[in-house]
Amino acid sequence: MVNIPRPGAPVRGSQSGSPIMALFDLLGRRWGMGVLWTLAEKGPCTFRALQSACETISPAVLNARLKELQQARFVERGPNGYQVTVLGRQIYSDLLPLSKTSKRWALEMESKDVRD
Amino acid sequence: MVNIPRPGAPVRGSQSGSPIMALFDLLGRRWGMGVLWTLAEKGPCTFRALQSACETISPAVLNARLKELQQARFVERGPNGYQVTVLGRQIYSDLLPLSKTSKRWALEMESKDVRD
DNA sequence: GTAGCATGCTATGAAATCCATAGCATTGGA
DNA sequence: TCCAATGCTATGGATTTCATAGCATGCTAC
Repeated sequence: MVNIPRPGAPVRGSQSGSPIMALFDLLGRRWGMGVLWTLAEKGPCTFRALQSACETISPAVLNARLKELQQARFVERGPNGYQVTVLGRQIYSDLLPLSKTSKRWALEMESKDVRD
Repeated sequence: MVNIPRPGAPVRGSQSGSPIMALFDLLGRRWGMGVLWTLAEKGPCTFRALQSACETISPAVLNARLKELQQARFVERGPNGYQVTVLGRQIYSDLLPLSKTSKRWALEMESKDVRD
C-alpha cells in the first residue's frame, strides 16, 4: 500500500540501497524509533493504548508509522493488538545502548551550557 | 540559534523529556542518523565532501542537521573540517549493531514477498 | 433492541519540513 | 587578477506532520 524504503532500492543516503541507509530512512521518519521503542517496552497493546503511551502522537501519524513498520516486518498484529516481531525486538535490542548514552548526553548538556 | 530537542524539556514522546525520547526526536529528523553515521565512517571532512558522501542530501538540510548535531555536541569543527565528538562516536558505536540487523532485514524482505 | 462505550481508524486544513536548484561570499593559490 | 574550492543562503514548490473532529464497528448493559 504505502511506499517504504527498502534495502536494495534507492533510498536517502544510498542510491544502491545499502541496508543500513534504508533502515535509517525508515526509522528516521518522525516518531519511527519512538513508536517501535514504546511498543517494545509496553508489550502487545491496542492502537489507543499505544497512542496514549506516546503521549502526543496524532492518530494519523501513528497509523502511518504502524503501517510502515508492519510492511517492514518489525511490527505485527497479534491476539492482544499490535506487537513487535522477532526482527523488531532485535532492533529494539540494538537501540538499547542508546539509552545509556542518552543519559550521558543529558548530563553533558546540563553541565556545559549552550551558546550556539 | 536553532531549537533542538533537549533532555529535560518536553519532546516528542515525553513531556518530561526523557533522554532517550529527546535523542530519538533529534536523530529521527530526516538525515539525522545518516549524517552522523556517514561523518563517523568517513572521518573529518569538508561540508562538500560530506554532502557528496551522502549522495543526495541538499545543502540546506545538511546545514540544518550539522547545526543541530553541533548544538547537541555530537559533531564539532576541527582542523580538517567537520568531525564527530567523543559523544558522537559513542552514538555511532551504539548504532553499529543495527548494521548487522539491517542485513538480516534485507534478507528477510527479499525472501518473503510483500502483499500489504 | 438500543444506549452507551471502546476501539481503530479517516478527514481536514493549516503549519512545519524537506526538496532540487541556483547562486553568492570568502579564501587561497597560480 | 583569475580561478577553483568551500561553505553556505535563497527560493518556490512538494511532502510531511500537526491538532482536532468525527465516523464505523463491535461489544456489553440494560
